[in-house]
Amino acid sequence: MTVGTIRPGGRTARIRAAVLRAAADALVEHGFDRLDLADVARRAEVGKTTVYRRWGTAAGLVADLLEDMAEQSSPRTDTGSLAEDLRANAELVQRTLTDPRQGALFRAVIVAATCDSRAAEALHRFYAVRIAEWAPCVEQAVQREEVPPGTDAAEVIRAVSAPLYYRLLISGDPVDPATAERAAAAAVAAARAGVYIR
Amino acid sequence: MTVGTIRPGGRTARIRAAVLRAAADALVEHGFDRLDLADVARRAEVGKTTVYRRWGTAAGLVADLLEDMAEQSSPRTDTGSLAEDLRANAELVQRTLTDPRQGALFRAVIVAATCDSRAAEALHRFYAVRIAEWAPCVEQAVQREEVPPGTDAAEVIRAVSAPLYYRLLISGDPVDPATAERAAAAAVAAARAGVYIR
DNA sequence: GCCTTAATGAAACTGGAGTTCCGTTATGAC
DNA sequence: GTCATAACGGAACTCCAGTTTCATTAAGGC
Repeated sequence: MTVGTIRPGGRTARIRAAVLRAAADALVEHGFDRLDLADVARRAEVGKTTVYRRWGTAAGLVADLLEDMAEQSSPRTDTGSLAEDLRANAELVQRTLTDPRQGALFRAVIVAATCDSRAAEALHRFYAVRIAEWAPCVEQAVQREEVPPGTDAAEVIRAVSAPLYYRLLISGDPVDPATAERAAAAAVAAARAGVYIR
Repeated sequence: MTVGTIRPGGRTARIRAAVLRAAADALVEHGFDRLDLADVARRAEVGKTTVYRRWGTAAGLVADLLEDMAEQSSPRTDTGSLAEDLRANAELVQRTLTDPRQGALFRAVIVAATCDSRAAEALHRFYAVRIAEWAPCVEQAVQREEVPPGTDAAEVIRAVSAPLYYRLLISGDPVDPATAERAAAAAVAAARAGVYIR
């Protein structure tokens, strides 16, 4: 139990990095439902016993991958205009979701999160970090009086992403740049109207 | 191949109904990733060979279940006010997603859709039907000049649901009535601002 | 009501995901 | 450098989801 915590040095860390990279590759190629831990072990050039012992299940492996992903932060923009900032955010999300590798990876981890509570918690932490990273855009817009005081910054950021994920996972409509632009514009319009006041 | 098309009468239809009901029950209890076709067969009091022969895989079974679900339509409201209609729609979706049975079922079929292309097509058809069912609310609002001419009705309906599904699947935040109300209000504000003009 | 055969179902079979066992490697405290 | 043991890895094993086989049931055309 809790393998890799007493001697986390050299080999253990190297194996974790190799396995997480291999897991991401496998998720991109086959998706979460066809994730084979023996295949991941082969790709990482590691014994499959090691993968089963340290991560237990496919969902456990994805949960760890998500914690690793949460640590790599991507910086937000700061254009001085809420509409421009949210548009940049929407375009970033749009490009991520339509990128062959990133898009497939995100779909896979979202599936994992709906199947396993630890993966779900890791996914929620991941998005909490991303949302918190972009929230200052809205807070600054409040101070510039672009949107009403008391506007829930996190809720505005969520509102930008929501239509893109809805198309990706639910309706199957294309996640194109026009959709991103509309999502950002809608969030700005609603925020200005005071919809997101706490 | 294509079993049940030459003699679709009595027994074949009865078995389909029993298996789909059993599949829904199993999906609610265990989720898509732990859906066992032998278990479904047992619940439906049907041979597991039959389930494997007619539906092949768990995803194929879900695809058929979704086609069955798409046929059962739920009527929209018509209050004479876009804000009220969209609010009713948001509350309907909110109640559906938080209902123990319906919520679990929807999560399961969404997962299935991200794992299998036939299930994905069935899910997209299902939502296309639901969205088309509610689009007249927006079209009538256009005629009442509540929102600008050329407003994309389907896109407004999608905008209402998107934040609810985003919370359910991505951020993990609660899908509560307040969120539903905000989602409807945001869609109205954005539509009035002309964001959804084609 | 009769007959052809579509469709079902019980039982035996198979393959591979996940586990167990135990010898080997290399971490990190001294 | 030395040593105790944390962590790894190959091989054999287990178990069950999914397949195959073939006898039984009943749909639907006449």
